[in-house]
Amino acid sequence: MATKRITSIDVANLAGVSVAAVSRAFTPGASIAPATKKRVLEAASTLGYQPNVIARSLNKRSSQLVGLLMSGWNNFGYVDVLRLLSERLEAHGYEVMLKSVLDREKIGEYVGQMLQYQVAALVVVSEVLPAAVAADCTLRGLPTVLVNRIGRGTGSCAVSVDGTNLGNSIADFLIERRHRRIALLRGRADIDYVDDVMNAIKERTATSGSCEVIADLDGVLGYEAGRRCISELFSRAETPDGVFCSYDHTAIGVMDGARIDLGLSIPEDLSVIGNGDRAPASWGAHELTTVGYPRDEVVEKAVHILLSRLEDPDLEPETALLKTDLVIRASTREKSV
Amino acid sequence: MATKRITSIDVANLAGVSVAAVSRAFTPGASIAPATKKRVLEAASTLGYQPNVIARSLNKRSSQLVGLLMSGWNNFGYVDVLRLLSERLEAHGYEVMLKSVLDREKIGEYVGQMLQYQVAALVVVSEVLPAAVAADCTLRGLPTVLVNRIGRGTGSCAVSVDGTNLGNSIADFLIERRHRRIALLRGRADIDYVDDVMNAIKERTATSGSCEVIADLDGVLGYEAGRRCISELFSRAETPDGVFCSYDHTAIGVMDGARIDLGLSIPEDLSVIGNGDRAPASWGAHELTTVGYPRDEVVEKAVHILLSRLEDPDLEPETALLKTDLVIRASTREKSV
DNA sequence: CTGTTAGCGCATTCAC
DNA sequence: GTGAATGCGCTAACAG
Repeated sequence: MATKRITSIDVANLAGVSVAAVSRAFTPGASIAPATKKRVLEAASTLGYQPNVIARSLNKRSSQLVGLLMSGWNNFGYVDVLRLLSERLEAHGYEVMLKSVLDREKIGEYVGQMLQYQVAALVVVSEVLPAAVAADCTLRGLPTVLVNRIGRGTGSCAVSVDGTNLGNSIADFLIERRHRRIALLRGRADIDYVDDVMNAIKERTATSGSCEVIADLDGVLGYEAGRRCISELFSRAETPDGVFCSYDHTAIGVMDGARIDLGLSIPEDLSVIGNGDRAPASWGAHELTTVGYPRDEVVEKAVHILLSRLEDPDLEPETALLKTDLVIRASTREKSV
Repeated sequence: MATKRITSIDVANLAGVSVAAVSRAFTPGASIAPATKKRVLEAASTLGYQPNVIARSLNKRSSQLVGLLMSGWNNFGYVDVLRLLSERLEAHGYEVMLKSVLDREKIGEYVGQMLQYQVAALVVVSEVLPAAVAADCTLRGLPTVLVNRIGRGTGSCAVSVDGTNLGNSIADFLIERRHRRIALLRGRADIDYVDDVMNAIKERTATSGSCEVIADLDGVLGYEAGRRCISELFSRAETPDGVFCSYDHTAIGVMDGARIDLGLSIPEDLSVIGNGDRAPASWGAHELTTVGYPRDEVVEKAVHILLSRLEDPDLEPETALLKTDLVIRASTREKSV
């Protein structure tokens, strides 16, 4: 037999007050005498009472739930983002409702389901909201923030990395170290900030006079793909002396392919740059030069954007592009000798 | 101005029926004429109506939320478990409410907060519920399943790996390949199934006559720790010829430490076995022999346990210990020559 | 500062 | 098979 659930009525009876008083005792900043508040709280704790958040949400027409739509689980260190996001949100008194994106076409449905739970806000990791869905969210006054995507033109708030700035840094780095033929390897072609990176590299090298991008391949994601790809690149007439990969694991595959399969020396014959600064990048076997991902700032910024819009729903959409730093290790040539 | 929210009343009016009919139209298996159901559904879709799950939860006194308490984010591939768990649960019509364990002492609080949301069930990843909390859950008839922990004596359901079986396999494998002095490296000392593994290795080697465990260290977790640790071990009088690490990254650190810092050959001088079969284990630079983690079966089993208890709350607690397989690569000696 | 009243949106009795 | 009434547990608006 399930123990009878205790409600505010029970607490009110025990404390000898009205249910409203109980409610007030649990509402921060409500006008209630310290004495009665104390009495209510004591009664509550002896009964083991906890307010029913569902009932509260019903008449407040809003919950303390934040919907978190997660994609790109395997890529990158986005799980860190997920963890940090959940931790920060909880610290601010919100709970997270997690949904995985299984089918990109169904993002509208996913959002709809979260809406049924009266979520107070929405975080979308590694995915862009379709324009119609984004518009619906703004209409409902639902604060929304994209993480790791920019979502240009959808009107969503976004937190991502400054791809153009990053691309310029990488290009300068490679040019300065006398590279001449660069290959660009990425997983998918349609990720906005990666586009920015790659375009910046292309433009900056093109104007250098000494260096150019000789290949820009997509569909290359992960160790195996990287390892296969570098062999393919070296079977062409024109071979690269520098490779930038959109993901560390790809870069490590490139390194192993170059060394093990092609017998090349890194960085003498080929410089390799990764992205993400995942754990293996720092390990002794590869010492990969890569791009750090500012997890903490990304999350901090995303949470900040959300909270400020929760307070003032009329704020304009905001896109924050964070700076990243190159972590220079041994997989790239020295500056000069 | 926020658009007026549409409720079952609006739909009822448009369809020319009562709110009860609307409710029935959205309740699977309710007694409603197909014709009226169709009319209601049409009205609902023209209005863009979706039932308010919060209101439903209130009078059903239960939501479709499953609380997911997550720990051990960084270790292992438990994020895969998280992803799969969320995907499977969603497939069965449940939503997941995610909470991170920041402070192990506060697990009771975390559970309490989830309870406020009337969660229908609880999943706890990489953590054990304190006995009092576990008892409270059974009292409330809240199905609970531990993942990656056994939680002996707490009465919770659990899905984990069969540590004793695994330990025996590892011991047999090492003995068969003529290892004599084994070192055991793990992160924390208090994880039940890792205890089982280590104990089994100790016992089995002890009775072999040819092989023994010469070190069992805890606090060794991750690449750096593993790399440091192997040097320390080789500064002792008695050095190991085989190492088992509770985590792949530790094992890779051991390999790099042995090769780079100590100039040893693997597997000639030292065999290394990891655990988890994380991506880097299969890469060319290490080719680590390791233990696969049956993510899919773990999740499948956990979800099954949950769903069956959601149907019949009176089922007895169940513990499922899954078998794991050794993935043999090049970091361990050949059988014989 | 406090109690009373009236819903939040829905699912469930019960009559019909 | 359907509609009218009732209440889930709580907060908000109102008097006092």
